[in-house]
Parts: sequence; C-alpha cells; structure tokens
Amino acid sequence: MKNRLDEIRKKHNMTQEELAEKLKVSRQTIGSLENGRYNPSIILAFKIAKLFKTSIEEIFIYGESEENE
Amino acid sequence: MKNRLDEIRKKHNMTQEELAEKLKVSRQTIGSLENGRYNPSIILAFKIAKLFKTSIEEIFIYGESEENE
DNA sequence: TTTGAATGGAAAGTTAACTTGACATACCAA
DNA sequence: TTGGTATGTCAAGTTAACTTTCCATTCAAA
Repeated sequence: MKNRLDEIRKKHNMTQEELAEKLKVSRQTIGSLENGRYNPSIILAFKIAKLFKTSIEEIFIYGESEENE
Repeated sequence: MKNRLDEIRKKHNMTQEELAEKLKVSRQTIGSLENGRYNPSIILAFKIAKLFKTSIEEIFIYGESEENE
C-alpha cells in the first residue's frame, strides 16, 4: 500500500517529530509509514485522516494489484 | 471503533462464511469484527470497502471519544 | 425430534504494527 | 569547524490482528 503522508505532512509544514507528537506515536512510526516499511493500523489511519481533515482514501492508496496483502 | 459490517453483509445476503471466503480470511475473523472483539487491519478494511463498493468510513466508524485507542 | 446451517466465542500460536533506544547521515547556521 | 535540526534505519521487546481447532447455542426444515 502506498501513501501520500510525506507530501501531506510537508504541505502542512510539519516535521516527522511534530506529526508524531500530535498523533501520539513515535517518530520512528511516522518515518516507517512514509518509507513504506509497514502499514498503519486502522486506528492510526483514522487519526491521521482526522488531523488533516480528509479521508483515509485520500492519504492511503490501496492498489488494484494488492489483493493478496 | 464501531462498524456496520453485520448490517451491510446481511443487506448483501451473505453469511459470515461466504464473506470470509471472498475476503480470504477466516470465518472467525468476520465474527470477531462484527462483534467488536478487534479492529481490522487497514488492508482488510480496504478489501471490505472494495467488495461492497463503498468507503472505509461508511463501514467503520471512528468515534470522537476514541482518541486514545 | 433430529439434523444441519449459521453464529458465538475460547485457546494457543504466528506475524506485523507498534515501542524505546541507539547510531549514522545530511544540512544549515553560527 | 562546530552544533543543532531533521531524517533514515536497525535491534529487541510488546501487543493486537490474524490463524486453526474446537465446542456450544440457535433455529428452521425434514
């Protein structure tokens, strides 16, 4: 699954650490999401979407060819 | 987090087992989601939304008072 | 009344989404 | 050149989302 977290975070002029604080997760978690090392839990995805006042689908992109993930 | 999975599944005239097969998860996973024993992974949430041709937000409801979950 | 289909849910194991802590790199600014 | 800010990434530990297996309950149909 791809995501636009890096892009959206920068658009809001935030560092990974600032975003992590607002979401109450670690900085490493944000970095790992941005670099695709793992996917967010659905709760974290909801928190991120809420913070940026958008939907999960606008940030996290579930591709056609990812049926088996 | 609440969800309308039971309602939507029945609206589509499917059993838990049929839904599980289509999603390639176990029947117990569907039952556990419907009864709130745990939340889906974001990948499973995307699969469910795609199957029912709707959005994650239409099925899974992230409440205002769940900031710490 | 019995049988089978649908569901609820517990137990134990695996995996991935997190954590904290550490160290490396890159890049400004003083 | 030094120092601080931002990021990348690894290692080891915890937890929750899954799995399989099993048994119990409900209920409609034969």
